[in-house]
Amino acid sequence: MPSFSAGASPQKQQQFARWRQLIRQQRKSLPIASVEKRLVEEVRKNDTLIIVGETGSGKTTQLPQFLYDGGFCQDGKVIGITQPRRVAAVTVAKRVAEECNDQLGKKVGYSIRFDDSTSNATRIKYMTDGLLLREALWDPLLSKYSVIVVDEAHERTVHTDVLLGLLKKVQHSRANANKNGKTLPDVQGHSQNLTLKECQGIRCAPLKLIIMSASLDAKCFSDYFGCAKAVHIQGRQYPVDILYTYQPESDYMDATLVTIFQIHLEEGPGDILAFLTGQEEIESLERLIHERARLFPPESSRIWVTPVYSSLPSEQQMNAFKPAPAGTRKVVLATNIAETSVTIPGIKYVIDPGMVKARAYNPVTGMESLIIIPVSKAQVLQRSGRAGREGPGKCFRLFQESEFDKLVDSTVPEIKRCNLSNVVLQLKALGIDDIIGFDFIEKPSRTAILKSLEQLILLGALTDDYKLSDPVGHQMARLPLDPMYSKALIVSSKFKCLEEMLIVVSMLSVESIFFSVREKLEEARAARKGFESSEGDHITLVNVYRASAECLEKSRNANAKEKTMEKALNRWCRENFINYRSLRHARDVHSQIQGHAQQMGLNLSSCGDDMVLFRRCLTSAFFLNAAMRQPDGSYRALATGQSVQIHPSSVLFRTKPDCVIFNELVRTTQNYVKNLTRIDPLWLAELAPQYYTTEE
DNA sequence: CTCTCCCT
Repeated sequence: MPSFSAGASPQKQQQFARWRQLIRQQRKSLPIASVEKRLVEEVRKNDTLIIVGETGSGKTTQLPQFLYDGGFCQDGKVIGITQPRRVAAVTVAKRVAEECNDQLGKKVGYSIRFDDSTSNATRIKYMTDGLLLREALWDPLLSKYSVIVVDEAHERTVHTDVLLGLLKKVQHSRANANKNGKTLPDVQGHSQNLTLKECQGIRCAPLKLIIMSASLDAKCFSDYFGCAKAVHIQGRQYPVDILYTYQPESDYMDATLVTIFQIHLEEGPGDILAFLTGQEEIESLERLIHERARLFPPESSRIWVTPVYSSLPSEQQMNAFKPAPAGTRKVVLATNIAETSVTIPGIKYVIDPGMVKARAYNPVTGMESLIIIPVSKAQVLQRSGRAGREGPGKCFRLFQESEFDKLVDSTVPEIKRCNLSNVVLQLKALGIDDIIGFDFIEKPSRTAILKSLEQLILLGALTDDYKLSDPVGHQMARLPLDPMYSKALIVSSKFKCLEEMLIVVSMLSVESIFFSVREKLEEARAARKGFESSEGDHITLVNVYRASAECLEKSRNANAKEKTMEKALNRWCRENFINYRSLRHARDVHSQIQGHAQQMGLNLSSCGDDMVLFRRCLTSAFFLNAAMRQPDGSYRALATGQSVQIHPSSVLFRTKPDCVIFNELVRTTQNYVKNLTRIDPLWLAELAPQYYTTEE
């Protein structure tokens, strides 16, 4: 936002007035603007309201302002709006602050992990749904909020689903409290050590809930909230022509390749966005496009391929956002990151092969897998919508129209496809004891819940009668980590190697630290050699982290400014084939977790060069994930008896030690274990006698 | 001989 001093020149003042005028016009032209009065009225009348609004309706930016103007922030109460993604929370908050002609962090602010722009004056607060869940641990009644808006609820992330269940409960607690009229003078002051259950009966204004969804099916939300009223707001999208194939396509990669060139040769100008399932498909299609493009005469118009997937370093992702040079058509090859997380400008043509790589979870074995499956109808609509953001577009679906009807309506909610240990631990910490009876919008399987309860008992977070243990369970619930990593920190304090373990769990908590594309595989491998430890991946990660810290230290000693230091780190990462974004993230996690560890009074000491001690500590923390080598060179996971292989990304891939502990067991092309350290099998019975006996 | 996507 441009800022102007009191003595701004008349010309600047005029510019500013024009800018304000433009913002007012834009706001007034949004589809939602015409129903402001009605919306505020509905919120006043109904405790829970479902708003179905298509993209471009303006609901995310406008509704909170309507509610603010409608008096929902009296008595210093806050309107909270949750988003599934960090970028959304930040960009929307910035936009709304601009529309309010106010500095970000005053009336309008955002709060996401590692980045909080709110102040006491903040009344409209955008945040991630995961962060609001964390806030509930400290303030179970969410007492500072008068309204909570859950945006993008149709995406049905785990966080959204758990939040909906929690909000429903909070709403009841606050309503009942008012009826009973029991009063505590200072709710916030008292609630810190209370659980949701204990908060019942404490006076607090009723909580207004608004669920916003882009899916046409509002019924499931309405049913869940006791036949809550649903209203529909029109969106603003350009028309998109949908084309299907006449025949089934057996090879969607080949079909995508053919379609790209068909568009390139026969259609007017405009960029192409093709949805593929993963890095490997994207890399190989990029090669195929270049090969085929070489067959065209040099004077024909060119193709510029830009890949986009999550683990691609940001600088390379940015290519997709740059305009193509004159006479060139940009072809963006993306994973489902381009469905929701990033909006690429200039797209007129979308190619949708109708497949996606998705996570699946088998609660019986506890095994996660990545499988390629057909997309849902909702995903197909979302993808084609990407062609109509800036003008009319075309979407080429690489399947027959009859196949569309066979697709499932919407993607299976994530809560039914993942390990629930963290969810269960959070709910327990909120005082919700009966997890199986908890009113989820969609219940995870009983087996999945039992499996996570069992795991939490083995980790010592729950007692044998399923109560949160004291202090370990409480400590674990407050740490923003996978429960097994939280346990590892607590254990390491006793082993006197918390310093090393802080690094390990930070590095394990982020996306892959190492980055390589197929063409530079050998270079990347050579770079990693310098960090490798023959003990395994954990100590290798510690080496990477310490080397990066050394690089920062060096530029700090040269009196470099913050920005220069980051630049040096970025360069160091490029030279060493380290993903800068992941490392940056790991450093943020590290400093946050270190703070928690200190608050918990954990003993911050280092094991120095005693790697045996550290490996014993890793064994003690990750004993549930141990595997023994079999005569045929494969491994057997001891907890489940599954046959697994060492993932090729591990430094132990060639070494094949007798016995390892690992952090991840994933099925892709095979059953793989990732992030390993070699251990002595005798340590298992010694350090985890509750789980292993010494018979063997 | 390999890693959809988010989040505390």
